[in-house]
Amino acid sequence: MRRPAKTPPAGRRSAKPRPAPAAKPYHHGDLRRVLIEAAMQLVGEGGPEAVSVREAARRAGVSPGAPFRHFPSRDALINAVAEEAQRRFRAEIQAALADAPPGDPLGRFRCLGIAYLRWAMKNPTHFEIISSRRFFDHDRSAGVSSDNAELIGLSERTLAEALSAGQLGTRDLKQVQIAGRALVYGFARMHIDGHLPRWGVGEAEAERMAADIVDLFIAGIAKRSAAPAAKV
Amino acid sequence: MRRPAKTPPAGRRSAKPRPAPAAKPYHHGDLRRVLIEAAMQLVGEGGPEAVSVREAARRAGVSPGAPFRHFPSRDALINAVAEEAQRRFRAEIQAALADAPPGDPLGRFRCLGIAYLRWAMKNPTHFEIISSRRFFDHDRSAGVSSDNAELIGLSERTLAEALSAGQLGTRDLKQVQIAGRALVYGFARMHIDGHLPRWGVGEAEAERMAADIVDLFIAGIAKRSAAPAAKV
DNA sequence: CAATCCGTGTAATCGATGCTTACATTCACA
DNA sequence: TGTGAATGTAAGCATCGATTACACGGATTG
Repeated sequence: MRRPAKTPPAGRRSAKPRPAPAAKPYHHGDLRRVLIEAAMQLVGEGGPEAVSVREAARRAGVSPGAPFRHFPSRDALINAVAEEAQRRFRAEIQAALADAPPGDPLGRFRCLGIAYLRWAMKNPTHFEIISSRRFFDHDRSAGVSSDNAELIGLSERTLAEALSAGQLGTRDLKQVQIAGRALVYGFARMHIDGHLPRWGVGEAEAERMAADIVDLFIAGIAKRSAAPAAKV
Repeated sequence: MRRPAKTPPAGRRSAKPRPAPAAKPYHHGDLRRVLIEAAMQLVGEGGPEAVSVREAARRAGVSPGAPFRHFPSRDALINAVAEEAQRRFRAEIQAALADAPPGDPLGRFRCLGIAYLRWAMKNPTHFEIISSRRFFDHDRSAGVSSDNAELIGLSERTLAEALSAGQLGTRDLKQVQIAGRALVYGFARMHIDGHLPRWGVGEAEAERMAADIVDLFIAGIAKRSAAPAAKV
């Protein structure tokens, strides 16, 4: 395990120490932050399991043992990466929903799905790290857990509004909720796991297909007689 | 990485050598088979990344280098496990479809989804190994690839029959195809990745919920006026 | 029947990793 | 100004995957 890395003694000194930009100071300055960034970069390059404490230390220009002053274990480092990723994910979803039209709850629910898929497909490795519990335990991280709960709540509220507005053709919100989540999570993972080409969906069409299946789902749960959710 | 294992010199000799059941023979007899079985067991215990060549060798009662006579790399061993898992998966899906009523293609499509989820939830770690391409490359394994293609074809044909029979409310089979796959794949992964509790679905209700969301999806794509797919 | 060949297993070794411990350095506060 | 806590270094342990040289022995031949 753990790839060789190919970047042993390259670019260190990336402007962190406040005092003098001269010879390498004994103390790094903001090692924790830099380690997280290096680890996020590693995740982006080779997925969660490509994260190695030594490599992160190497990229930070620091000895192999140094990271353990900031993270008790490799898992803790990965956890920090996950928290950062989850924070960005939640921020983007919420921003997208803020842009959605206030009326038409079902249309907002749709926007939620689209925004979810857009971020997941644009940040596949980071999406994976916050999804697959193999790399860290959601419930052990207050940050990730609460961010996630917030997104779940957002989805639940939006769907409840759609029901109140008479836009749904079913009353079992929990089923719709889970099915919707399974749909977007499944498509995101199909993209990440490289299944889409096997289903005849090329990289170029992926985003379009993502929107299409969300629309298909929305149409499936919408009240038949009601006006269809606006396609934004 | 790689867990300690805790089973160093325990039960070796598990009845493989043909000649004499006496003292351990120099040659194992059927090491390749036993290694795959040990690796499958490891996958079942701790997921794909819990597979270690040394541990498999240990369980087979053989030296750490021996497995490399049969598998050029750890990945090749995992690949063999994946092929075996995919074979079983395909067999079970096909068996389930064979039991489904011949008429009512949409009902058969539903059975496909149910059988898919049943196997995935019963064999989470093996499902993961054949799904997530992080552990091996589908397209590099003829066995896995062809088994998978067969399942995709099965799904496509069934859905096309449903369209011919006038059971569908849409004509874009590809969208329905992908959405259906995303739905079941997503739910299976939610189960594997431990998301369901966060969505208020306990272990006991998981199988029921799986069936419910498949039904919800089927209802969503079915022709409105048509008779609903039989709930088997 | 005997000699040899080659598939298969062993032993030793390499470099990578996560993690720990003992020591060194420097920052910040009294 | 001094001193303690924070933070980095050096060295070392265990595990792992993978390679290499060697040992065994069943099967094929002459």
